[in-house]
Amino acid sequence: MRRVSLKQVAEHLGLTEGTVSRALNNYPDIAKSTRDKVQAAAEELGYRPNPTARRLATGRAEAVAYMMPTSRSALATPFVSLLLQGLGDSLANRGWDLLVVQPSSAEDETETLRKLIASGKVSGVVLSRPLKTDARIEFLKKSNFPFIVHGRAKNEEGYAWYDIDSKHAFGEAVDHLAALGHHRIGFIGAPTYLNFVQERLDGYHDGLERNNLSASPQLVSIAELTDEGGEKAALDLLSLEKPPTALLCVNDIQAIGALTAIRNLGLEPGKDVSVIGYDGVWMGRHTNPPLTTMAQPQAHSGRQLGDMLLSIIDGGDPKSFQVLRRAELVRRKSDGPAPSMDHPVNDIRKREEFS
Amino acid sequence: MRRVSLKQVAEHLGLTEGTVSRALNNYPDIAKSTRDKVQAAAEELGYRPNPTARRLATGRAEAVAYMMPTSRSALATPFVSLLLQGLGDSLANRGWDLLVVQPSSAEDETETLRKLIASGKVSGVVLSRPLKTDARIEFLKKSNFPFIVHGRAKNEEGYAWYDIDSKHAFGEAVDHLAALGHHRIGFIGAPTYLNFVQERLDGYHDGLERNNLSASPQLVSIAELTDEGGEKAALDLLSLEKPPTALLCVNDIQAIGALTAIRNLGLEPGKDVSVIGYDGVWMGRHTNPPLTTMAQPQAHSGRQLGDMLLSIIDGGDPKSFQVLRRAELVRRKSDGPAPSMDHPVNDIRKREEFS
DNA sequence: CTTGTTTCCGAAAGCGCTTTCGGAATAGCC
DNA sequence: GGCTATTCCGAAAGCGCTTTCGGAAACAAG
Repeated sequence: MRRVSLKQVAEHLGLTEGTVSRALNNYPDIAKSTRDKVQAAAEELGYRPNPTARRLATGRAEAVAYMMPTSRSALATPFVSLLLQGLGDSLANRGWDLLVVQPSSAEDETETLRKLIASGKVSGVVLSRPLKTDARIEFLKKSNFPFIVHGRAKNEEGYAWYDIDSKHAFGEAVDHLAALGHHRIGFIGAPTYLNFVQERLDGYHDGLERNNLSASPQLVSIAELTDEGGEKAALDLLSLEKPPTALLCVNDIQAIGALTAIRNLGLEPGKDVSVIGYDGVWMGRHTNPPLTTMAQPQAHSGRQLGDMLLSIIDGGDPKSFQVLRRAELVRRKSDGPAPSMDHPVNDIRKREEFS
Repeated sequence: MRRVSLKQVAEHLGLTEGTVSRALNNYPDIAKSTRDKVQAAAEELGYRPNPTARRLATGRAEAVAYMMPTSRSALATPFVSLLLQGLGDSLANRGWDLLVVQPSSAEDETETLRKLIASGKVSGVVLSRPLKTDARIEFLKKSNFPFIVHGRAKNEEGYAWYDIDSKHAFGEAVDHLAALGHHRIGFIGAPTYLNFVQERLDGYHDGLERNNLSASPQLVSIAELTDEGGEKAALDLLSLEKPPTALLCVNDIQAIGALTAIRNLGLEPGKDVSVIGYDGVWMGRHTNPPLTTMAQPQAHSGRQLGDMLLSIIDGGDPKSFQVLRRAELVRRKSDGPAPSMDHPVNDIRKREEFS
C-alpha cells in the first residue's frame, strides 16, 4: 500500500514532476502525446494525488462545512441527514469534501465559524435554522466568506438562502380553516427568535386579518419544539374559556403532541378540534387521525444548497442565489368543519358538564 | 484578515520558524522563558497554525470520516444526526475534523473507502448498519486501517464495534408475550442481509424455543424498513388462516405501520393483536395506542464510538473495543393479554363473519 | 582553568504538489 | 536558408509547517 507520488510517476517516465503535474491538470503547454502517456502511466501506477499537498500548494480548500444545529429538537429530526446527503451528492461531483462542524454551544457559533474560516479548512459553509437576527450570518457577511443558509433571517438581504415560504403557507392554512367555518384558531409556536417561527406566526396573522378574524393574543401559545411542547400548549389553549376550534402548529412534531393532548381531553381531533401541522413528515400518515399538514418540498434541498454554494465559491454573486419555494397543504383527517357554535366544545364550562 | 504565519511570529521575536514551532508544540529543548514569550506573541498576533501545512509535514490527517448509509430508510431517521453530534463532540476535544463521505451507491462503498484511505484525508472511519457479511468491514480489516462500526456483522471478530444486544432483546420480548398468553407470534422483518435484522430474528427464534412455541415460517414476514413495509407485512400476517395474536417488529417505523394495518382491519391493536417495536423513538409515545417497544440507550453512542476510534488510532487494539449494550422493554399500550382461543380474531373465517 | 555535560537554538531538509519562467527544439514564413 | 514565432518541457521556487542535526553558549565537575 505504498503511496505513489508525482515523483515516482515522473521518474518512471523520465519527466519532471512539474511536467507530470501539468499534464495531469490539462495545462495547454503539454503535448497531447506526452499527456496521454502521463495519464496512462498515472493510471497504471495507481497514482492518487495527495489532496493535502495540493491544498497547501494551491491555497484552495476543496471542502465546505455544514454547521450542525445545537438544539436537540433539530437533531431529533431526519432533517439533518437528508440535507447532508444532498450536500454530499452535490460536492461529490467535484470531489470536494464535506465537513461537519459542531459548535460547543449556541453562543459559541460565531467563534466556531471564525476559527473555521481562519483555519482555511473550507472554502464555504452552509448554515441552517437561522434566528431572526442571526449573528452567524452577520459575521459571515462581514467576513465576505462564501456561505448559504437553509432558511433565512429577518434580514434577507445580501446573502444566499434557500427557503420555503412558510408565511404564505400559514396564511393559506388559515384560509382553509376559515372556509371550514372556524373562527377561533389557535397558534402553537416556539420562541420567535427562530425566524421560521416568526414567519409562520406572521402568516397566521395575515390569514386572520384576511378572513376578518380577530387575533387574540391568548390564542397563540409559545412552547418547545417537541411533542411535549405541543401537548402542553394544546392543553393550555383548550383550557381557555373560549377555546379555539382549530390549532395551527409550527411543525408536525408539535402537532402530533397536540393530537394526543386533544385525545386526553376526551375530545376528538379532526372533529371537535382541527389540527394542522407543518413539515409533512412521514409520521403524520400514522397518527390518529392522520395529520393534515403543510408539506415542504424538501426533496433535494441539500443538492440545491450545495450547487448554489459552489456557484458562489466560484465567484457568483450571493445575492443572486435566493430561492423561495412553496409548501403545499396535504389534507388528511385532522381537519374538519368547525363544530356548531352551541356545541359543548365551544365552551369550556359546557364541555365539563358534557363530559 | 491577513493570515499570520509561523514566519511572522518568528520574525517578530527574532527567532527562527523551527524554534517557534517547537516552542508552540512543547518540545523539551526550548527554554521555558522563550516558550512563554513565543506563546504570548502567538496569542497576541493571533497566530493560527495552518492545518493543511501541518498535515503535509506530519503526515497525520487529524480527521476521521463517517460513512453515510445509502438506504433511504436509514436516512429518514434522526439516527444519523444524533450519531454525528456525538462523534463531533468526541473529536472536538482534540480539534480533529469530522468528514462525511457518501458512496454514490451501495456497491460503491468499498471503492469509496479505498479512495478515501488512499487520499490520506482521514486517519479513521466509522461505519454503521453493517450487513451480515460486510465488504466494507472486510476491506478495512485487510487494509489494517483504523475503523469502528456501529453495530456488528455476523463475524464480529477482529475489529471494534459498539452494538445493542437486540437478539437478547427480542428473546425477552417473546418471553414477555408468551407470559401474556400469546402462542402465535409474528415477526415483521427486513432482508436478513442486514445483520441487525438477522440478530433480531435469531432472538425471536430463541425466544420461541425457550417458550416451547412452534416457529412457523409463515409467521415471519420480510418487508421494507418503512412504515408502508410494516403495514403490508402486518396485513399479510393477519390474513393467514391462523393469524398471529402478536407482532414483533424489527423497528418502530414498521411497528407504527403495523398499528395502522391492524386498525384498517377493524381490529384493535393492544387488545386484539399486540405489537412490539424496537428503537424507542419518540413517536411511539403518540401512536394509538402508544407503542410498546424495546428502547436502546443510544444516548451517547456517538461519543463512545468517537472515543473508541481515537483510542484505536492512537494504537489501541481494535479487538479490545467491543461493547455490547442492553435494550430495555418499555411497556406502553400496544401489548396485552392474548385474546381467548375462541375469540374471533383467532380465526380469519370467524373474524370475517364477526365484522 | 580545563574538560566534559547540558541546555538551548539556528540551519536546513523535507512533506507532495503547483506554477511561473526561460530556453531548447521545432515549426512557419518570406 | 535565415529569421521569427510556436510548441513543449525542465528548473526552481514556494505553500506553511515539522523535525533532525549540529554546534555555540552556559553550566558543572575535576
